[in-house]
Amino acid sequence: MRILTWNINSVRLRQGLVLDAITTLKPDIVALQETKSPDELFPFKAFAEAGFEHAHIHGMKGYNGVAILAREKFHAVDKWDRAGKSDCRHMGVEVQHKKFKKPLQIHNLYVPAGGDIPDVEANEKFAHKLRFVDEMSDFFAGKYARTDPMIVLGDFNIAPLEHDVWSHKQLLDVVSHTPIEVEKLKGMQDSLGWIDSARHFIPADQKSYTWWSYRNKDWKASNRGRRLDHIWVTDPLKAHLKSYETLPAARDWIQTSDHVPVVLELDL
DNA sequence: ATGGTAGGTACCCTA
Repeated sequence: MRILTWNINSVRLRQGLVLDAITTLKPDIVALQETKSPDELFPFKAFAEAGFEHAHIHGMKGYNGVAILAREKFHAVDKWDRAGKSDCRHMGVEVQHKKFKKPLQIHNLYVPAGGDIPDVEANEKFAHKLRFVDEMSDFFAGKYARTDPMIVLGDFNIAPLEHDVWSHKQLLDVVSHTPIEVEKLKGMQDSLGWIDSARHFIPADQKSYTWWSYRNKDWKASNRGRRLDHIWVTDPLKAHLKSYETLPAARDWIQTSDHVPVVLELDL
């Protein structure tokens, strides 16, 4: 089973690039963030024609939005409001698999970016981001057990480890890598003992990124990346982890996203 | 220290 996550920053503008990523990476399940499309305008027909006939979509006009597409039928569990807003940032589905008694839970998250100022007093968007992550910790701990087969993935907008950013020292005060965010994300990780699949395969002392800003003249030359996108799994899936890959080549595609596709393969 | 780019929408917001 191959599962892809990609913040595509407008699904209507970049539906062709999503199809290209599908062709290259051959996923069975696709999770998208920042679709920026109301549900009635979501281009699900294009995906159905590419073999992704099953969809759970949760979008709004202009901002945010998440979606899960799959080749096989699944059960759409829910879409949740988070941190006091109805802004389309969290959905869950479940997939039946013969290896597990309980269905495999897949949660797709688009954590708020949090604005520019890393101060909860001065910046309500930063406070909202921290509340959102805290709420996710409570949600997972309250609703599920560590023995449940689960995946949580998406754009978490936090790069937790030193080598998840191009310069740990220079980014300590930059929203996405501040100690308070890293601590909150650690809390979410502890909620169910989530395993960070990227770091299962890539040693912690090795740089690994999923995002490069649009504001760099030459993203590849400067290589000021951050690892903002994640795929975490619970313990029952640990023995089934097969490979992890990103597609940095997609960062050079014409009119592309500032995030790149991330794929986890499970031996399922 | 600053400003750089992108998308959606409606003349500004968010990232």
